[in-house]
Amino acid sequence: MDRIKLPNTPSIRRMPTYLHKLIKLRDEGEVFVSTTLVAEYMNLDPIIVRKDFALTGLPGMPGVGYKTGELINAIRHFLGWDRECSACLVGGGSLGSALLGYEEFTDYGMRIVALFDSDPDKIGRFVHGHEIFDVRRMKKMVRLLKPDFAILCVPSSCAQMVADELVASGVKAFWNFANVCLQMPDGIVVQREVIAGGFALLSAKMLKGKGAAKGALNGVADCD
Amino acid sequence: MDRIKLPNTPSIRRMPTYLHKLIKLRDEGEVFVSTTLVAEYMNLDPIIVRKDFALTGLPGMPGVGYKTGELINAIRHFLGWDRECSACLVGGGSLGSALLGYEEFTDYGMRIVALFDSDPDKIGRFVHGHEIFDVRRMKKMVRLLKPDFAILCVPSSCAQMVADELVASGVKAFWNFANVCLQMPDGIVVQREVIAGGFALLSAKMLKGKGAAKGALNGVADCD
DNA sequence: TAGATTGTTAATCGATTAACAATC
DNA sequence: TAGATTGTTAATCGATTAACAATC
Repeated sequence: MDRIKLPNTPSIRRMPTYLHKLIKLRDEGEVFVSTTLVAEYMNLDPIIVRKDFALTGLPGMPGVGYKTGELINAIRHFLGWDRECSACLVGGGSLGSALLGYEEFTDYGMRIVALFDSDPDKIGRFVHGHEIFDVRRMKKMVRLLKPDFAILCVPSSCAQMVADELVASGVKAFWNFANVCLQMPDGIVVQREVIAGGFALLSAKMLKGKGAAKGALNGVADCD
Repeated sequence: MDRIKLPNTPSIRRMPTYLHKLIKLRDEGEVFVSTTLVAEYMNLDPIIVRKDFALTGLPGMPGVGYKTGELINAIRHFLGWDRECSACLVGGGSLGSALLGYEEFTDYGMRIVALFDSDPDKIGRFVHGHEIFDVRRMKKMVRLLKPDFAILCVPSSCAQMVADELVASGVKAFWNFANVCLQMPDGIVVQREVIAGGFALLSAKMLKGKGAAKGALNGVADCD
């Protein structure tokens, strides 16, 4: 019931984008990188980037920037992505497949160690090199494999049930893509992805855009 | 280059979750709903929910709550989801399929009017009832269909190119799932989804969890 | 009336932004 | 030295939280 809150949430959300861009820059031979450059790419104020980089504890070089390679490592360490971490994925539908095909996760130290589904047509098939196991084998396999967390890509109607089963099997953290808020005991970590949340923001931006166009006639820059 | 910022971003992000839960409650016959109930479900402070509901302009009834149906409509209106809105989707891979299969979007007034891909194996096939068209027909079709926005589910390496083409065809807004920050002219709305951002938060929560466990021995509830 | 809930106003907290000295 | 950038400290802004009167 305790609502522990995580500090620097916006900064943490930005980290993977920094990381991805930095890796690309490093691969292109950039030994140094400045917050100016990164900020321009992400359309952020440079000081935001500087503060975010400061969170990793890595000092930069005034007048020059940061050593690209060191910064990459610092961000990885900050996120705990410098250690291997294992996950099991429940739900082999298109969203599950998309996540399995997302190659960046390997860079982030995440390894999917088991994939489950309840659909007899899917069981035994392979998705991106991962065999789909019968969800009825989940409890036993999870107890054995002890994944660090579980990814839920199941229909919302059975997400709670699946999560309960996984908790009973020792899973302590969830990345939940189902459209429900899981009711979990204390100490269980849940990160829920609300795909429609992004659409809501897009819609609000579009509404605001239309409003601004009207407002512009009156010289009003912002509306809301 | 103007960095217009959207107010109430966190509230807007929560709206679809409220909406989904409220629709469920209404379908179960709940005529009234209180912020207490919704807050408990989402593990939020009730006052957060109250403030969010207030944004829609709908008054509640002290001692009772809100009329479920009216609240649903108010949220829909607040987000602009009470009007039909059309989109084209580029990229018929597993992520694109997942989005096409996401039934809630229909409730939100969003209609996908065209689906494009460059893969000859995919062109002509159907995904969730939508035919995949050759991306080479995109420009002409988009000019004709005039979708309100485009959804990008293409590899990051070609996202910028596809977006540029769409802008040239009159598209004014993007929901970008590719792992790049699009460089767009002023007046173009972009909402980027960073799937790894959620994973970063999950990782940070797990790290904090471990830290707290250690800290707990010293009676320290929070760490960092 | 008692209990529950809304709505409003003020207080707190944390993230963003500004300013500027220090450094390469 | 001049230009660019970092790092730090303070100011601002906005979201969350607290307190409580008003209402059903």
